[in-house]
Amino acid sequence: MTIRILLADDHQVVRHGLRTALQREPGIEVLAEAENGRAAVSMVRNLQPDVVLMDIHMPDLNGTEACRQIMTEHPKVKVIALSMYSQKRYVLGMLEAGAAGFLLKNCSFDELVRAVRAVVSGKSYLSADIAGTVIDMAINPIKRLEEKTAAILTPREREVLQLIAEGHSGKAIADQLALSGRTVEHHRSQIIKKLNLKSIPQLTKFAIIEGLTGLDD
Amino acid sequence: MTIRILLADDHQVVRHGLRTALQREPGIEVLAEAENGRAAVSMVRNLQPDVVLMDIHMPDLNGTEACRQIMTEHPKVKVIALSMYSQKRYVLGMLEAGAAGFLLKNCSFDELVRAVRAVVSGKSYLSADIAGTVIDMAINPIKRLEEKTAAILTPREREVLQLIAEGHSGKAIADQLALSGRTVEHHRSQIIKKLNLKSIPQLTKFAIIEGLTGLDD
DNA sequence: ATAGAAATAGGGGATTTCCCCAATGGCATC
DNA sequence: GATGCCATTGGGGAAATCCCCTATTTCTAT
Repeated sequence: MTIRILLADDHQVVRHGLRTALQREPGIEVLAEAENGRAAVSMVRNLQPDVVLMDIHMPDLNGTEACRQIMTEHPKVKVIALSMYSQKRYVLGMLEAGAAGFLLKNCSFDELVRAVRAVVSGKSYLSADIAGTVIDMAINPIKRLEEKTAAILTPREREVLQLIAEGHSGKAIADQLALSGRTVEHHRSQIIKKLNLKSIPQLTKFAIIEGLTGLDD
Repeated sequence: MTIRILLADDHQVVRHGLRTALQREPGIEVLAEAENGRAAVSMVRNLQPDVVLMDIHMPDLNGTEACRQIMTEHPKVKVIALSMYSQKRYVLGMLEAGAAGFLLKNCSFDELVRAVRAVVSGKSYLSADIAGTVIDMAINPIKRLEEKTAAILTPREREVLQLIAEGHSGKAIADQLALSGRTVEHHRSQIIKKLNLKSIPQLTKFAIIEGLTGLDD
């Protein structure tokens, strides 16, 4: 039975390379590629892959939020996070969002394949470097709580927060999410109220700290 | 005559993917992979590749420095920068270091191959997105120098920029600097125009990169 | 079953920001 | 010393955002 994979990464050459390499593996098929989280969510709906290889840093809708949405709609789909960083908040966010695996991008290709086969057979898979972080968090649940203090926002709010911090206007966000401008405004003010912020620059910094957006345009 | 390539990128899966994909191209051979700039420099010495595909962000010795050293020792080797970011300072740094090409990681694989063949035949190759930046710098050689230190802004503008990025409203800035609100607004729009930004979040990120403000409030 | 939270959307009015244009004063080059 | 560049200071009007409300639906938890 072939394992059907969806690739989600914002870098075309990375996707192409992964696809080429994965397709040489027996029993693995790459169904499609998504260049952001939103595309990934809708592709999962249409294609019903077995596994999603999900980069965390993506424009529009990041990997964590995308994972959360996918797991809500399709609990059987296995998401493997593929990140450059092993920071606690990324790992924690992804695992809470329901990811079955977490790999660093500097893992070997063999390890990636192992991870894919592991999650398909119902197991979880963590990069060795990640395992330590996870154990650490399991041992110190106090830190875990603190980590979450920053996560009082609802999924929708975080989604809007990311778009704001990426520089999109209220109108553009409304169009993209198919909402009325009013709703977007409401989310914006909720975010600012909840986080006790006073300006868009502060909101932007928060989003950067939370890894919802980067310093690059 | 086969084109002999060295891959330099700190992410193993990315290297593996690129290698697999490139090796399917006729006339292209991947000699080796380097996981940081220092390894790349020594591998160039030993293997004498025709082309180095060089990521900019690498531990130990970054792509720009590695490129500089390679060009000093082996002027005939062609280096193609492969970066996630199109920020002016990266582009400028790489081109000054002697890179023959600059690609963004979200370029297509076809474009990557085109770039490889172009530099081998003595031409330069720039991603479309990069070309604009380079032309811009070529046209304004005055700005070019200042761009490196990011000092195209007047002192007053930098002052205002910092205050904006710290989250102060136009009115608050006007009060603090004893100006009319209009003047502050004008400075803001000048800043945004000069830096070719499109939003306050982007302006905030620029200020952070420039060290004008921190991520902590 | 009911209470609460999340997501959706709107009204109205104050405030802020955006974009084109104008006046002053300094400082250099010619 | 005239010319011109440009930093700094402003204005007016259009657009967007912010802030005070209310309201419906859905989902979850008690």
